[in-house]
Amino acid sequence: MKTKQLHCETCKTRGDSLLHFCHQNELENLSENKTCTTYKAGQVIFHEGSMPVGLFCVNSGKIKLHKMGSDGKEQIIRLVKPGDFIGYRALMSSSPFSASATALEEAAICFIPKATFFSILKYNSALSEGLMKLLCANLEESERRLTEMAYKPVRERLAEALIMIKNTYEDKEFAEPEFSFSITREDLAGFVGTAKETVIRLLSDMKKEGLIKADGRKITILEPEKLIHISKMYD
Amino acid sequence: MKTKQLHCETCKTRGDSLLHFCHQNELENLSENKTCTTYKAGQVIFHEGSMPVGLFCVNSGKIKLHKMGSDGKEQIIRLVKPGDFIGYRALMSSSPFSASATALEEAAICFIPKATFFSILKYNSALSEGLMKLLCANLEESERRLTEMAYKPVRERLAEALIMIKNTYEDKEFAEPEFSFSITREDLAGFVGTAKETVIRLLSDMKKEGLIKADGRKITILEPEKLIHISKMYD
DNA sequence: CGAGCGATTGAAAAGACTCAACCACCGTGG
DNA sequence: CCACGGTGGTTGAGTCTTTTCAATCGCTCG
Repeated sequence: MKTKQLHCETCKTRGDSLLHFCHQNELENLSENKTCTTYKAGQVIFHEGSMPVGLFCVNSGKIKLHKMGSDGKEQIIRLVKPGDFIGYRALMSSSPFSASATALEEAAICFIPKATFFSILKYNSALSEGLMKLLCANLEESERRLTEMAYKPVRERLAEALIMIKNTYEDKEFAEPEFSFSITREDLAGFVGTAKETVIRLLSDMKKEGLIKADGRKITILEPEKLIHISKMYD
Repeated sequence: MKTKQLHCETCKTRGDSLLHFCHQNELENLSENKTCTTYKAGQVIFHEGSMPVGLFCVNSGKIKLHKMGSDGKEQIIRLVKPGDFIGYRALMSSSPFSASATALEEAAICFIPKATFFSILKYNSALSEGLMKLLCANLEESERRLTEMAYKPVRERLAEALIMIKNTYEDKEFAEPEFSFSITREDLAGFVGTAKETVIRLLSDMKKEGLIKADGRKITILEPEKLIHISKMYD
């Protein structure tokens, strides 16, 4: 759904995003040419396999990037938060989206047409460098997860997933003593790369061990340090 | 071991590599500043965790990029062939190597110091764009493999690995009717993300089915189409 | 109220891993 | 020349993790 126009110049997520490499006039250019849309939970922003005609900047809401495995099971590639861009991989390589993007909750997202973005990128080498670094960071993380997927048991991957969710979505400025979030068991399984029943069983173990609280969809992380230890993240 | 200086201007792998974006004077600059080294099979080109001081261009030989899992098992991230660059991810993001590079057979590799490379990159936007696209392609592949690692059984992943090796190393100009290559069962297992015994058993199944020939280290692909079908690569 | 979705649990089965033993090959040094 | 050690390959047995299937439950929404 088309929504009221948001302004990059005053967007509070800009500090975290690629756009902090942009100058005032570039931001104005963006604001004039972009379109802002709100998506409801479950709505698809773009589909795996279709061609990009621009890229997206998330103003608010949580998004999942996910791929379909050949057996119909879904793998969540990355979780996305306000300030993040999505769709740049496909745009930069002029290839189809290799994953779909779906809103996990109501989200406001700005669409920047290809031409507008490239016209800025052409003269802004800091932005280009930032984009390159972003791709590098994505690649490093993806290769790390690839390795872990191969050798870590599900319990370790689940612990890591919980920590990754905390790192992604926790409010750094007003950090609560305990971090909570909502996610379906199915999505969590898709993120970890396992079956939803397995997630349920392992979560209930972790609950018994006092590592987390789980109340329906809402999961609270009680012992982040222990989860990090279980995940063997820094071995 | 330091070896005789190779010349980028006349390097036959250049057409396939990032360096086809470079002009004559840039190539001369590279040739003057790079150092060429030969590595024996098993020798390490760089180590996971150390800092890059430049990047590498493979002149000849096969290389593996591999990461250590937390339980000590090795995951092969990518197989590298002549003309390919390695080490650019770490260099571009000024972060430690996230994987090691090891020669699978005798290899000649040129080292380009950071300063030389960046001095060229700064004024060559085509090279910069090529590098960005390369990162995009790496990312897409890594995310695809991540998804497959999560859901595909080992037999499918093994079939896919064999096809990927063929696609990487087969000589396109003088393609033999049957493609053969040498790799240890251990490395193959590291590529697929499984135990070496499992690879052995599945290879011997595939041999019985007439999909491949296997004579010690040497594997010959007899039925690439059937392997592609087994791998469910294009589902 | 009934449909539907998500969560939960149990039981059975399958896939893959580990462990252990053994073999084959190769190069070395006595 | 041959015994030796090392590396890589092979095989079998047992085990364990994880998946799959099936049934049940609770909740929300039309």
